[in-house]
Amino acid sequence: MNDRIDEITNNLSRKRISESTIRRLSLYYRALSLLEKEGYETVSSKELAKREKLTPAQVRKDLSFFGSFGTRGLGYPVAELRRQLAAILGIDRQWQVALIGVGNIGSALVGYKEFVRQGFQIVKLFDNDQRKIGSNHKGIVVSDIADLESELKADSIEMVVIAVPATVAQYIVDDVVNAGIKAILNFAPVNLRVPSDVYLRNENMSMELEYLSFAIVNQHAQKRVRT
Amino acid sequence: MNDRIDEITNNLSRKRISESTIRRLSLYYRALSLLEKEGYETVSSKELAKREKLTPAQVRKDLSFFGSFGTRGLGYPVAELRRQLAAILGIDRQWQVALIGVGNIGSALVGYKEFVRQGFQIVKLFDNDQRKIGSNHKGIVVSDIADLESELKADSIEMVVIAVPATVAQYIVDDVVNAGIKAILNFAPVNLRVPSDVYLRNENMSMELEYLSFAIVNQHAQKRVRT
DNA sequence: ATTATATTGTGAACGTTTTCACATAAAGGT
DNA sequence: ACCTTTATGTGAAAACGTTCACAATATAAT
Repeated sequence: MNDRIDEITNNLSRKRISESTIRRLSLYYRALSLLEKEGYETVSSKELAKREKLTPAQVRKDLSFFGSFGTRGLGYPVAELRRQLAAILGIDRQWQVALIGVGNIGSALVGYKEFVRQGFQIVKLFDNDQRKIGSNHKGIVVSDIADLESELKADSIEMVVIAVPATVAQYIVDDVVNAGIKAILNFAPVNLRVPSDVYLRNENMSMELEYLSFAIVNQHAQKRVRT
Repeated sequence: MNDRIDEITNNLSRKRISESTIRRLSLYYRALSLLEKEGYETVSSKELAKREKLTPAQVRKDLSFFGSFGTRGLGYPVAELRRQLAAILGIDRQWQVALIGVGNIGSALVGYKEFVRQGFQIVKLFDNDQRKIGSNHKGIVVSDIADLESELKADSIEMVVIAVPATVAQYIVDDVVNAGIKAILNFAPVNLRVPSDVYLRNENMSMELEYLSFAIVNQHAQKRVRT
């Protein structure tokens, strides 16, 4: 019964999974959720690839890193593969997320349904602005950032989203790291230093517009890309 | 006097610039802006690499695709290189951007300062909600999405940001494409179809949280990555 | 002038990721 | 039972991206 789990563990510990593969896993997961809703029981690598603008070989290779989920001649079982991917991505559970910085971007993220849909629940808000502290955003009362460390620990938060101005982001991150958080998503347009056991991802929205701008200005230069 | 421009053009038309290189150009640009503010006249590939967590060789190779900007023994002229990169990225000008969908994410983006700082000005808002149409967001009156085509053309908009629900995103994109727009940044968590001459980038914020979740759940598996 | 030091620009080596191509195997039709 | 079709899983090849290593060249010190 635990063969699959062993297999996954084995594969994971032996092979190196690339960042691109993991990102595509998210895409597959999303596509499978949709396919399941549409009533499909199985799906081929060809169809999955088409929906996410990839190649069938890529899909098969990506999945093969984690096990053999398909049936030759038939394809992959939609519901089952979705479940498997959820487990692999670690989104077969709820994650308690704290959000720091209830400004422009911050407030938008509080109500971002896609987070909830994937199991990420923002359960705590922090800000340093006295006018915001104590106020209520979608049912969550904003805490004083001065209480960051104690409150993060008290609520056993595992992930933090940072949406503060670039100038103060490093100080905030240092506090977050001190509170023992190991996973941070940063929206501030600045490069943050974290110890090597802390996972940090940066979300830089204007970078994407810059890419578009480059593409327009240099029509000829780069390849069409699958975003 | 136009040697540099010719050189850039030549390099661009001959070589293939990878997506990663372009994304790093954005990082260099940001780092250079900061260095300039800090008063530096020159910067070495070593220092630039350190600031963006890359290798000096990477920095030099990336820049070398576009020309020879540095001086051996000295490094790169900060202000000059910043200007050059702005020109390469196409952000040495203002871009008129329209934003469709004044919901959660949409409203946040209207006031997102980093966009403005890089030359992207949101000058038009659209929504289909009667309660929102006509209302004012940061000085911009929300237009009816029914007038999309005519209004986009009238205001010579060149880029569009889509922040509508996933279920309607494809219809909106079709309209946007019909209006002649060639560059689209999509925040809806769905894969959109566009003709091959339209540049489309997707911003998927929960994908980043999923990556963090994967990283925590599979500590051992993937390499530390530079986000 | 000469030498030491710093640092670029780049071809070649290396490593990683993607794609190819095919053996394998399940399902369905005859 | 056999053949045809469909489609996976995966080594091997190809393509791509990164790093190495060093010649070239500028500056600074003596």
